[in-house]
Amino acid sequence: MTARNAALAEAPDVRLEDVHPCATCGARPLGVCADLKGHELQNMACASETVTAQPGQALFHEGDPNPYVFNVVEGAVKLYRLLPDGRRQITGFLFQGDFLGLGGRGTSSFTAEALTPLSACRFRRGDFDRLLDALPALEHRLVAMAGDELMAAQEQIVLLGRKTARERIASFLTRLSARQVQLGGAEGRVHLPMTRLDIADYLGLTIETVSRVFTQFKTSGLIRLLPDNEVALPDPEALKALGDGAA
Amino acid sequence: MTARNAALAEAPDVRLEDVHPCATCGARPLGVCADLKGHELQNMACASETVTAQPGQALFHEGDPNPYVFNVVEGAVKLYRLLPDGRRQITGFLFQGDFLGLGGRGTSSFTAEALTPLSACRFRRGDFDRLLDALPALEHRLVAMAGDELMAAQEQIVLLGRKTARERIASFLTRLSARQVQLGGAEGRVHLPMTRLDIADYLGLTIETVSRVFTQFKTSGLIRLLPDNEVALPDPEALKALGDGAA
DNA sequence: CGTAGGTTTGATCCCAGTCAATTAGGGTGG
DNA sequence: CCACCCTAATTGACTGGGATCAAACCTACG
Repeated sequence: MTARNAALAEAPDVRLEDVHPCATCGARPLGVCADLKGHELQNMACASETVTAQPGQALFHEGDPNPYVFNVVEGAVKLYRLLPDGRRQITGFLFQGDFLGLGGRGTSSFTAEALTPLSACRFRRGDFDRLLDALPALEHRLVAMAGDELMAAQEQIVLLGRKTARERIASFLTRLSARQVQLGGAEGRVHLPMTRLDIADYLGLTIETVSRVFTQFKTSGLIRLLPDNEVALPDPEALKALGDGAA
Repeated sequence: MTARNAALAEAPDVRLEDVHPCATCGARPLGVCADLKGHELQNMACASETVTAQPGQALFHEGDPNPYVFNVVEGAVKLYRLLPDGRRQITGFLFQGDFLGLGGRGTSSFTAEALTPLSACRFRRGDFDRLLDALPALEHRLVAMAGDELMAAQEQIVLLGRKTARERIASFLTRLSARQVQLGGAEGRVHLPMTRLDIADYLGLTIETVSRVFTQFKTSGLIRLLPDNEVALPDPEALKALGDGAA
């Protein structure tokens, strides 16, 4: 805010994009909007609104009509599907910069629920489609992000189809750590914004198994459990090797 | 060739797209090129070449440099990753119209291997990127297809994370049947172009479990095994309900 | 404090995996 | 046409990793 006022005072010919919320958005270099020029960003911002949610609150539910797409600005989200008898599979965790809304144009096939206090950029699908038409750079970026998501989904399919409980948790910690490093976190340390149950439902395990493997890893010195849901990773290479199935 | 010559003879003002191989391509209404106009299709065809492969032959291997993207014209492909100790996970089966090459621009993260005699349309990545730039309809279609793939991947994640062996196989047969109906196959009947081992490695099971469940289903009248790897589905609704986890 | 989630630990069970043997199917050559 | 072979598929006996059931233990918050 101070910077904004200073800019206005010092430069009467200030461009609008300099004072737009996008200018200070921490998610911009990571989001769909990463490659947009100033005036393109403005087009896009006009079609967007900021939404927030508290932990446990859903952005939308499985089966709901699905008129929006989102880009996560701050916080974390879990996506999950339920089977009729209550079994739950978390299909992904989203963090700063992640896009939500590819596919499933009719009704939503999963629930999106905030893990932490959340802030996200929301667009009506129709508006977003018009943006894609008008801004080739946006669509290019979306294709690239879709490719990355597809790769991540394949990785998860391998994990769920063929890895042991220990390998799954090692992979999980390695990937989460890498993601947090990318977002500016410290190396050799991970924060877990989700519960053991969330981890279990993401990795196709039970909460008891997750807990037991954490204990094993702690005992063997692969991890240390710190307060505040922090985990220290004293030997990231060993953890990665284990997660990759290198016996 | 005969048709082509006839067309040339009868219509001196024939448009080039009428004689192009795309004109008779069975995969066109399903592929990335589905929404292209005649002259756009020509642009695209210029950058493409047709490749073929025999069953068991790989289009590329996991770890290889990955300079091409493909669109399946005819036949079936399996995609798989190997863990260091030989465990295999098939991450997908591709059929007529399916696109191959989103994501993984550097080295390929999986092997793509023909299940049947295969014909595919191949583009250099650089050429394809230029096409995406020049043909917005192509990129739109690619985004839509990427969304569909992502939904399918999520479905598979739920299957692998939370479904029983019986549910996995019921889902598999239901999905494969739906796909074959879409490609013009008969309802209530599925052709299995892959082996039991392929099915097992796709569903995160063993070959023995797959075989046992097939036997169970056969005994309970849910399926009938016919010659030539055909399976009759006398009660598709029951099979679908089982696959959806409706106990 | 007291209560309620969330987590850890223990005892036991079971679904699918492993190991092993048999059968069916598809192609080849005599 | 059939005997042979090789691979794929089936079936059986047994095992085991992770699930289930149950209880104790934190830890945050009123």
